[in-house]
Amino acid sequence: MDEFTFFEDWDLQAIVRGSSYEGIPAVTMMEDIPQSIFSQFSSGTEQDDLLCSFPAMIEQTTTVLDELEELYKPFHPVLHGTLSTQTIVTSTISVPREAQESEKLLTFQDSAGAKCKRPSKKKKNNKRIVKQVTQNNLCSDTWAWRKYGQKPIKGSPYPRSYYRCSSSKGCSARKHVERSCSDPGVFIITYTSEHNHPDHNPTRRKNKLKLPTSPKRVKKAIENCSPNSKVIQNGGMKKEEDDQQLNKLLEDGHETRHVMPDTQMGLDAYEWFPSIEELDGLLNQEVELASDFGSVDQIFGYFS
DNA sequence: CGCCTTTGACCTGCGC
DNA sequence: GCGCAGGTCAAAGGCG
Repeated sequence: MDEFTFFEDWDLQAIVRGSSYEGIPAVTMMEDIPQSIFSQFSSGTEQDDLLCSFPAMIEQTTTVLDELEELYKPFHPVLHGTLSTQTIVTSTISVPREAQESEKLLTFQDSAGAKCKRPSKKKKNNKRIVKQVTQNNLCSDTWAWRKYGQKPIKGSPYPRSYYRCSSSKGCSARKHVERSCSDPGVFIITYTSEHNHPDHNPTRRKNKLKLPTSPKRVKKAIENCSPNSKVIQNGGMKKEEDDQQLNKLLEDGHETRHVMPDTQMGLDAYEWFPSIEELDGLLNQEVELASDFGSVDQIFGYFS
């Protein structure tokens, strides 16, 4: 099981306990992780080491799913009643603010495989949501983002790109995107701050329909996320692999322009996931859905 | 023309 | 206090 699948499974926790975050739903707090799950991986070391061992949990996700099943049960009626479908599907992990501000809790394995021992550059109101997506879903959120910076990250062959929300002036929402060091096909998106405006703003472009904006821009973006970029030159993916990924992204970009008629989405979304197995299955099928309709996020955009 | 990306410079917080 | 690294700014140029 790869890292992405692990996080997808981990998201079941987020789904079950998900809370709204102004368009970025399904927030999971680290302290919500049941001690019984931690205990499977902990050998009595400090919490630092425990969080660092997340990647090691990947191999044991099957047993974790049993735990998640238990967690899911009490919320089953909720899923059938009140939670939004977007909350159900969105792949999201968050790091609690308390954890960010506490050096002990923030230590975890970052995408570069390096230990991040120091707390983030915190500003107040510094919620962070970490989301791992494949290239298929790279453009799947519904906000318009404007790139304002790019930096090489120590220990990673890939640079990190910084975006701020351009859907509304004065919106403080930000995100940064970087390639996973272990799996270049996976992009790690970290959202910080919150949107101060509703999702739908007709005066601004929306990524869900407009991205990739053009093949040239997509090509540049891919190039800048590769070790071949001007920023980072040391090692990494071969050029032909970049080309393959570019071609794939271009295909996906074409797909995202497909419009799903409202009438086709008129089913009761709450009947989609009657059990944890189906929910898990659906998460694993997200890529397939994305190729058909653009992305799951995009699909649920039609509900809102 | 408006919005976007690029990119070097600058700012800020942390560890030593 | 200094150096490092992450994060942000802003000017310049490109794209649609």
